[in-house]
Amino acid sequence: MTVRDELLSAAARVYAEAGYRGATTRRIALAAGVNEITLFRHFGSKDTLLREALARCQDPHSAELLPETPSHPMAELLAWAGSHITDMRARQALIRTCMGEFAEHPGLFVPENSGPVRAARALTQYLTRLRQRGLARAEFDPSAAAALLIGTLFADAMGRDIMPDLYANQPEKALKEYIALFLRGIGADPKPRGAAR
Amino acid sequence: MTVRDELLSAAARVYAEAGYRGATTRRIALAAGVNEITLFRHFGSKDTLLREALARCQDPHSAELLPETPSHPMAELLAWAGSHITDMRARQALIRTCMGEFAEHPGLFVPENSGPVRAARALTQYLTRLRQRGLARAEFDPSAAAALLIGTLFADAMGRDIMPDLYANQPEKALKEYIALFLRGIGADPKPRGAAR
DNA sequence: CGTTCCTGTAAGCAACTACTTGCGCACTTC
DNA sequence: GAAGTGCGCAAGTAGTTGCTTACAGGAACG
Repeated sequence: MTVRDELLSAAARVYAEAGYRGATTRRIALAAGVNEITLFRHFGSKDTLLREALARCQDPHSAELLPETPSHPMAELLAWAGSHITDMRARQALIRTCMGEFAEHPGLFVPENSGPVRAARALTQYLTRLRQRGLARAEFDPSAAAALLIGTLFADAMGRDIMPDLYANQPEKALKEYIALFLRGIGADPKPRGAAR
Repeated sequence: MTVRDELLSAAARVYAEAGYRGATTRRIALAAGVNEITLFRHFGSKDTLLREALARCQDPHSAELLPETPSHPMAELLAWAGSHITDMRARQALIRTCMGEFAEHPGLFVPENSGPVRAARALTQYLTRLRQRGLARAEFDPSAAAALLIGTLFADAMGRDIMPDLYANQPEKALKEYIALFLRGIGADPKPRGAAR
């Protein structure tokens, strides 16, 4: 790993746990194991470094994909939502900090490409197909339903450790409950009668 | 309003939009319209002031209450969730900042008394009664269902302005959709057949 | 009138911030 | 062997931070 990459990853790490003001150039340089002057030689300013570091954090998403054509909603949604919520939990600190500082530093975080927004797009599409294929009620609004499920997963991932009272169930059990309630809500019976084909 | 109250409210305001590090004593004093020295005379330190200011922000909750005995779930939940989400939107900046800085300053924010946790407790109770009275399916888990609905409302209140793509519907329409999906999910038919009594 | 309480003003403290300049050392490339 | 490149080290800039000390004015109350 080059010094440059070391600095970028350290910047993201320190920013996630200390915020913009707390991510001082000294602290970032220390975390990267390089001299503070080297930081300025590579990026010129703290702002440039953080901008680049956070931009790099947004792309990689090895999350599970929803199938083009739905067939077993329960299994498909469980796997997808599970990988999605796991991903969010891993980025929890960064996401929380970005949210908290969005009003003050809007440019650092690009909501359009964020995990939740992309997930919601994929889910809306999936739900629309589900409806088209008659696997769900016709009356519900896919985008509102997507917002409901994504919001539930997001809040769980962000709030479970802070508010244990609110999240009494184990993570996996909670996820199953969410999906079951959700599928019932959109009129896709969680218990398939006989194998579809 | 006494100088002391002026300082407390200014502290909460400045903290909400600038965070702990950004809420400098000079800035708070300026916002309160008093001298910076007066701040120290009253509270001794920045930390004491912020702690007191944020503690005061947590109590007041004039939110609508859920009825002791459920009778019209759709109407009752709509009114309750509406007032709850409105309240959260009003405190959006403060909540976001608290969340973002919770890891760094845990003492400033007491999750047990926070709006969402109290709301979840009330909702869990309401749902349990709903089930007991046979107004909903017997198989769902009230606490998981409460986490689902609260999470949905929380994410909507926090994310709607940041991620307009995710929240395509108007706030009120979205809320109706959420509640309808939710009631279907727990097996409480959103369309009551004939007036209950 | 005198005392006490609350507030403002002036000045300053040490510590930390982002960022700069200048020098030297080790390595690679020609 | 010369030239460049990438990095660390020492020192220092001006500005901001939380917080302090010393002094003065004005209002309330005895």
